[in-house]
Amino acid sequence: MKGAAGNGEHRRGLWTVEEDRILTDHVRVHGKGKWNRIPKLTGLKRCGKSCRLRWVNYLSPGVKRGVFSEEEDDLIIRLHKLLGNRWSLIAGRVPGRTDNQVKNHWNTHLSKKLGVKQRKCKINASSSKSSKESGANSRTELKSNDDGSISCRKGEAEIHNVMEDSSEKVRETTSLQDPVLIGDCYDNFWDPYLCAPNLMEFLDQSLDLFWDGM
DNA sequence: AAACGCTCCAACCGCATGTTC
DNA sequence: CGAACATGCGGTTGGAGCGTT
Repeated sequence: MKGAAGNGEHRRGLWTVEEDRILTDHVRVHGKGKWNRIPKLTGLKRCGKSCRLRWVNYLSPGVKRGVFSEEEDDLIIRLHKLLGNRWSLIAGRVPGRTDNQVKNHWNTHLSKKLGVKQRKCKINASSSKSSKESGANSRTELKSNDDGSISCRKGEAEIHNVMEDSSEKVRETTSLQDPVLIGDCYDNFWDPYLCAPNLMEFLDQSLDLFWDGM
C-alpha cells in the first residue's frame, strides 16, 4: 500500500477479520459518525477516515457484493454519460453499490467496453477540479436508510438539474442539425434515448422499472 | 516449478465542504 | 467571524491473485 511506512500510530493495508468485527460491533452499538473517535474507543489502530471508508465500502449491510448485472452496467453507463465522474451521484442511483465500487467497475470494465478515452469531458464536470470549482452544488448528501438503502437528497436534486440541462442542450442541438454528444469522451457510443426531448422522463421511468425489478 | 506480466479492487491521499465551538 | 475538527469526494496506488510463458 501507498506510504506503507505510516506514522506508527495507524495500521494500513487490508483489514483483518478481527478489525472488521471490532468496527462492526462499534457501529452496531454507537451508530455511524464520529469516526475519529473510533480508534480511541475501540483500540483499533486505524485512522477515522479508514474506519469510515471500510464501513461504507464493505461492512455496511446495504452494500451489495458480487458482479455487476447487465442492468446495473446499463444504468451506470447512462448516468455516467449525464454526470461524468461524479461517482457518489451515480452510486446514489445504483442500489447497494458504493461510489468506490462504481468507480472501480467503470475504470476496469465499462470504460474499456465503451472505448471511452481517458480525457476530460466538456460539460460533465468530470474532473475533480471542475467539480470542486462548482462549489457546494457539487456535493452530495448520502444517507443510509434504515432498510439499508441509500438515498441522496442533494444528489437527487442535482441529477434533476443536470438532466434538465442536458435535455435543454439536446433540444437546442437537435433543433439545429445533427445531434451532439453530451460529453466528448464517448466515441462510437450514441444513445438515442438520452437525446430524446423527454430525456428525464425516460430515465426516471427506466430507473423506476429497474428498481421495481430488484 | 519459477518468473513474469496483467487485471482487479481495496485502501490511501489530498482537498473541499460542512459543522462545531 | 474564524479556527479547528469532521466528513465526503474523486483520483490514484499497490498488492493479491491469476494466467501465460
